[in-house]
Amino acid sequence: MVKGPTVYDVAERAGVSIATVSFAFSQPHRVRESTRNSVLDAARELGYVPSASARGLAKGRTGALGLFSFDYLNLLPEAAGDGAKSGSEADEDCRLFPIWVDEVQRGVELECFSRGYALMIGGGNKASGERAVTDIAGRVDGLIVFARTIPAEVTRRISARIPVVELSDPEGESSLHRVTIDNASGIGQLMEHLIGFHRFRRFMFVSIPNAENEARYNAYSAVLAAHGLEVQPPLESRPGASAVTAELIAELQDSGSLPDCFVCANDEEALVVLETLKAAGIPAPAQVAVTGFDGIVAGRLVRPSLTTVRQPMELIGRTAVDILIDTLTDPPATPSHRQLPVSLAVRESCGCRAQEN
Amino acid sequence: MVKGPTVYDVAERAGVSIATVSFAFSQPHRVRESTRNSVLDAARELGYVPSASARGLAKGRTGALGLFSFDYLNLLPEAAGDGAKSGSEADEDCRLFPIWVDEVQRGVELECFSRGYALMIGGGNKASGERAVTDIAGRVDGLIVFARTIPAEVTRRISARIPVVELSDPEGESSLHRVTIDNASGIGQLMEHLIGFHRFRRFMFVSIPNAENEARYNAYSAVLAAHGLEVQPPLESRPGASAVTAELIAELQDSGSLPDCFVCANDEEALVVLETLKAAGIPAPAQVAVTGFDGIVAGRLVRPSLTTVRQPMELIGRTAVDILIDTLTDPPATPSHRQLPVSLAVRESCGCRAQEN
DNA sequence: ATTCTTGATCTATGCGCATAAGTACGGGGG
DNA sequence: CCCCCGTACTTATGCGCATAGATCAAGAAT
Repeated sequence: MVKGPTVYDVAERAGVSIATVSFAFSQPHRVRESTRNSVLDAARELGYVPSASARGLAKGRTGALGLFSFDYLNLLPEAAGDGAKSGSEADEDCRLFPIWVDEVQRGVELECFSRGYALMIGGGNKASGERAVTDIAGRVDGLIVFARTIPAEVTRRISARIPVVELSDPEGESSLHRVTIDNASGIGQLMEHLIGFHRFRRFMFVSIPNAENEARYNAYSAVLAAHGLEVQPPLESRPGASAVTAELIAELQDSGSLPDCFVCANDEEALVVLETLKAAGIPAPAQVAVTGFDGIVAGRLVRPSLTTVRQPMELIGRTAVDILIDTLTDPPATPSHRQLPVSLAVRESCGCRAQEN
Repeated sequence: MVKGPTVYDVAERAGVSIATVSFAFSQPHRVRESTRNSVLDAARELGYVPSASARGLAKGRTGALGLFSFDYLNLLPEAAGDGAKSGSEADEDCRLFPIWVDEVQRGVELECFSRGYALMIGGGNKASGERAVTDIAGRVDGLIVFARTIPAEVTRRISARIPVVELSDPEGESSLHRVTIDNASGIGQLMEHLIGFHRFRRFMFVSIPNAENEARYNAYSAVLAAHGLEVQPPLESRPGASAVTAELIAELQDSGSLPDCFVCANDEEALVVLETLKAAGIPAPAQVAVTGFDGIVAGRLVRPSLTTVRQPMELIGRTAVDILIDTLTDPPATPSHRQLPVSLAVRESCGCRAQEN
């Protein structure tokens, strides 16, 4: 706390110049072994800890990558979902299961560490505004952001300075690097199972509107059209407002127009639908099947377990880091876009017996 | 990527000096509004992103806190545990449930963000050595480390430069700030329940040896002694080697000396014991009860659900951050040590019916 | 009218490190 | 014996920002 020792102190103690101290650490081969040892000894004795700020300033690189997460506090209410909390222990406000963001973050962490980069994590919310983002951006050599969490104008500005990877937005800003998943293929596999194996004919898509979900809806529509099946507009649920979903489903039931299967744009919505159906006394999957998309952990623990399309979440994080490091090493002419494959996870909620888990 | 604009560029464009640019951002009141606006406009037009390295160097503070986690890769095999993976989906190597470290980290993240600090996360393993730690240490204003993950000599050195909080080591280096939990009270509550309510008499403590577990064992011994019950040396399980535990338990069974209850030093061990008992055909808790310590998520999802002592994990993380920020604001004369309370979570594995979950 | 005050801005400097360019030295080849 | 060259260091400089202290203008006070 009392102002740590610097290269100057170490140099003086070792009886060499600061350049030699610097070399001793960063380019050992340029210093005779005896000299290097005396420098390292001096450093140890003094408790020298190099300043990353100074190093970053001098080198123009920080050696750290950044991940900008939106403030959990704001996401919690919707993210935790009904199924993720257990009643009496809900007081400890931890997430029972990792959600999408957590698993991706984990991939980012693992890849950063194994590649020798530090990871700077920033959080923000609507209030903290873009300050929070640029703050992180100013600290790192490359930044990973989740789609739709910060204004395009801001990411564009940042990407003029450091490489930015946007995660999972099929229609993202084209100046950014992107990691996306193959929504079309995932929906294709899923629908193939539902139509081909289960012989479902009447479907209802459930989603809140955003680019990702829209891509899924479009793929869904295309498959239905190809099979000559009727395409209805999506049932628009609202995040955190399961009551709305409940009402919509009640209407469907009253009018006798329940589908064979609810195809939900993501697992969280699917869990809400399952919950709602249970509450309404509609047996799932016996009367109505339900599917999700993402592959969050909660989906495999709920009963009936959720048939879904699984994203390689950890890989998404790892890939983002890989793109950044590649870019830093050897800047590509054009932003990279890596689309990762997804896989169908057939579980119970489509009407199949549990095959796994 | 092409070398971002600096204060000099902004100053030139706005027709002011760099000092004014700096003031416009950091001390708005010192700059006339019209000037400030023209500076901010210029900054926006140029896509100016302040360099945290330069700022950190100039101010002597980085505005970031650090958390040093050991490389997950090395912890995974033991940490994930048998119960945390589901067979056929084990290929995706994510953690099904957050473990202790995750929940603490989450607390650290939340507190950092809400207090306006960025969080630098570092990872390392035995191989990367102390370089990884000092690397992080050089980047931040304060550091949080998990007990027993890095050599005391290193933390001591670092703590000469920035405040360091060590998490949960009852016998930690006294020059460091510490956040610990009340092991004695937790064990006390637990044993009170087991002895007073369940009337168990013959106990067996299960643990791998470390300071934390020893503190728990000591508390356990004290309670038994106070009740005039026999105290046996702990059953030493080995991390990751559930076969060893199985063997030890088999021996106990053969010799007819199974206890009324296995008191495990932590939840992970308790899960292994439960698993082992199940495999051996010994009904738990009917014949032998089992308890854990920590309160990890997996413990409440397993059947029988695990009776345990719950640590306030998120709070531990938050408290560590709080200590650091306090210390930075107003350095205390002596390292702070905050001991947090724990609470008994009575579930099924002690023989009680499910009261919750 | 002159001096003091206050606010707004600028000039100059240093933070701690990396590194280009320079210096000193010693040995081998001519 | 001199020159060249490689090795092992050192000197000098700049990275981008914050900030103390200087400057300057425009009232306010005398």
